[in-house]
Amino acid sequence: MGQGGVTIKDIAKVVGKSPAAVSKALRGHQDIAPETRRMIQQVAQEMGYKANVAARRLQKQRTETLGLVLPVLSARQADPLLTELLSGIADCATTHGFDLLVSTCAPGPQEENIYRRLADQGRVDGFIIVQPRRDDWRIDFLDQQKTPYTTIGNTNSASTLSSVWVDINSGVKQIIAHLIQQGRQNIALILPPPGLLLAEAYLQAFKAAIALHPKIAGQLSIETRDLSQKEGQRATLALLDGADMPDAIIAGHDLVALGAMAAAQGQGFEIGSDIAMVGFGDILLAEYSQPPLTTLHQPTYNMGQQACQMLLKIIAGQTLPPPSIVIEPWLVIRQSSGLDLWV
Amino acid sequence: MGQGGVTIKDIAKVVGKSPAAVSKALRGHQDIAPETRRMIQQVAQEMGYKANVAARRLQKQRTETLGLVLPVLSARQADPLLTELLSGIADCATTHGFDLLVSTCAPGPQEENIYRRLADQGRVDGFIIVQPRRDDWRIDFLDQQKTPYTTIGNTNSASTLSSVWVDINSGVKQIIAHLIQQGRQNIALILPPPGLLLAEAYLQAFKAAIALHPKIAGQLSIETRDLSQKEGQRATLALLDGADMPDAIIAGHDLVALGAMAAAQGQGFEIGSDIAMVGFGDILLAEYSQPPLTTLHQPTYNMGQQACQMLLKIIAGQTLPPPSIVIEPWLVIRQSSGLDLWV
DNA sequence: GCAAATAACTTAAACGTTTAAGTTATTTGT
DNA sequence: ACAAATAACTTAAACGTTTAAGTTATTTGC
Repeated sequence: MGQGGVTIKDIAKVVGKSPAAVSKALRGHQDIAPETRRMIQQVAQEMGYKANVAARRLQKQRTETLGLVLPVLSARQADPLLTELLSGIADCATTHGFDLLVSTCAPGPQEENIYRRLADQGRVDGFIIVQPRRDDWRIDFLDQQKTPYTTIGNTNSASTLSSVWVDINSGVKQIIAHLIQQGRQNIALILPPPGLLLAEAYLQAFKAAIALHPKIAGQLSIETRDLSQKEGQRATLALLDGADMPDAIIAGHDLVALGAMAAAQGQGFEIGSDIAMVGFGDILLAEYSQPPLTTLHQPTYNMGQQACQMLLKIIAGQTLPPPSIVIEPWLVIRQSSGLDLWV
Repeated sequence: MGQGGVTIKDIAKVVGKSPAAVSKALRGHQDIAPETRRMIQQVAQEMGYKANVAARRLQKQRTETLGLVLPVLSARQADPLLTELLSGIADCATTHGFDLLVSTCAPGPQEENIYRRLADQGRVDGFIIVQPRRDDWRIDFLDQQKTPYTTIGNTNSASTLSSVWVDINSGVKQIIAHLIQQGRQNIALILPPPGLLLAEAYLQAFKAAIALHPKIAGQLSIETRDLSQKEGQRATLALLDGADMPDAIIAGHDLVALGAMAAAQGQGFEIGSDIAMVGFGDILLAEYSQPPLTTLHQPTYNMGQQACQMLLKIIAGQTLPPPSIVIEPWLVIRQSSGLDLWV
């Protein structure tokens, strides 16, 4: 606390005007003579005036604060993509004078308390929802409370006013085209947990892309319980165990892919030659894995910014943003899918 | 917002008491008859009353909000330890009814605006400072503003009321003992950036630990510019290039160690036999690297919680917490330091 | 039986802004 | 020259709590 901060009244006394005049001058109202305004602003500056946000919020019935509840499964399981999103959102919020309230919570009943606390008690003006889920109660809840929100990731809810999501269809098409070009014949898919809508998008995109290439096998798919290396390992061991072993594996997340690589390597397979591996997200680690991971790049930081901007527009209630922004991902080809064979 | 929320006045009208009585009843003041209190609480519940936090904050001159500015160098460069800390802090804050305001900013002049904004304008009651630095202006600033704070990581400032930090001395001693036991003779150190106090602690601990073993060489040390894989790579290439090549490398962060492993492997060295590698932090990825990384484990989540608790105590102004909590790290031995040679 | 203490409230001010609705004094239009 | 318009303010209420300082009515102490 600035401790016993300077208030508008103090300034009013000093300049010999009413508090209302000071308030207006400080926010550049045209109701105040230019010279008066300048004078007041200067005095405020000299006195070290800082607006009390609690008072402003009470009066304006606006918090200028956004809420972000990060879906972390366990504290140690850190998703670099979420961190990058957080950066994008936080920076955008700061730029626009908004604060960002962050909580972490595993998906589940606990979550509801957090959302209620933030929404009901007027702690935030709106939310950014990440990793939209099938039958997402968060969306129903916020709809019902009439609390603005934006989602990062596609939703199937008609009520969602705005969202930012990557074109999974296009991405998977790029992956499949690349793998086929590398001579891969039997492509397997490690899906995100079925609770995430991303899983649906992935599976559909995969089926559609495979259907275009009749000679390619693509029946194998397996779900994970979360987006972790451990699950990537588990899924991969299951895939490699089967009768018709895939010669390429697409994972729904880079961390899953890293786990998958570790598992395959543990079984004595050479990644890139024996089996190709492709991830999703292009986290920084993908570049430093052994071998470096081929993956679908998404401009995560940017997506966070865009989602934040859309939410701010909804809150401001001015022009409604476009209902959704679709991001085109691009494939970053590295050794895990056999780049060195061609260089 | 709950939109046109129920206020204390509304409840007062319904129950036929004064707003003051309702306020007291809701917070369990003993100034109110037990039956009245119960009745008021029930009515409040039925009417769906939610306290307006802006009003409460204005009145109490307290925000019940903590500030955390994450030092991210670039958005893509995500430190899993910071994420884990965030979880610990956020969960602790939520448990105690506090909100957590998060910003991200690269260390530098920009940072000051953020701190000023949060502290001056009364957006937060206190801060958690991570990665304390040499001549840390953040600490000077908060001291001067009389804003409470807690640091995670040791500081050399006498004014710091409380901090949580790991005993680097003990940790490095454990590492050195282990490496010597593995027959390592020439141990090199990759230091965190010199701006971080952690770097000093590391270097001192290293010198002290090496001094105990006269036959062991430990003159090599090199600084990084940040805690990234890339810098680990760069530093390692420099170390391997020299005349007396080390047979063990200790890195100041697991990410740095992962980069170091990649670099050494790229030069054709076998990690664990040709050269031992040890990291710091025990991020989840350390377990999944090839080979798995020996590293110093610190209870990061817990440290976040403890720091948060201390800060809350300082803010509450009750009993002052102990000036600092020292955490004992422990060595997790994996293949990167040659575990398999002994199994 | 009467003063003093207590229980259970109420009143009113305060926290620091913002803003709708006045109030002057000056300028403009004719 | 006089009404109407405008510029530059001021007043006062409001946002929703909390709390110090009253105010009763009842209980306690002696």
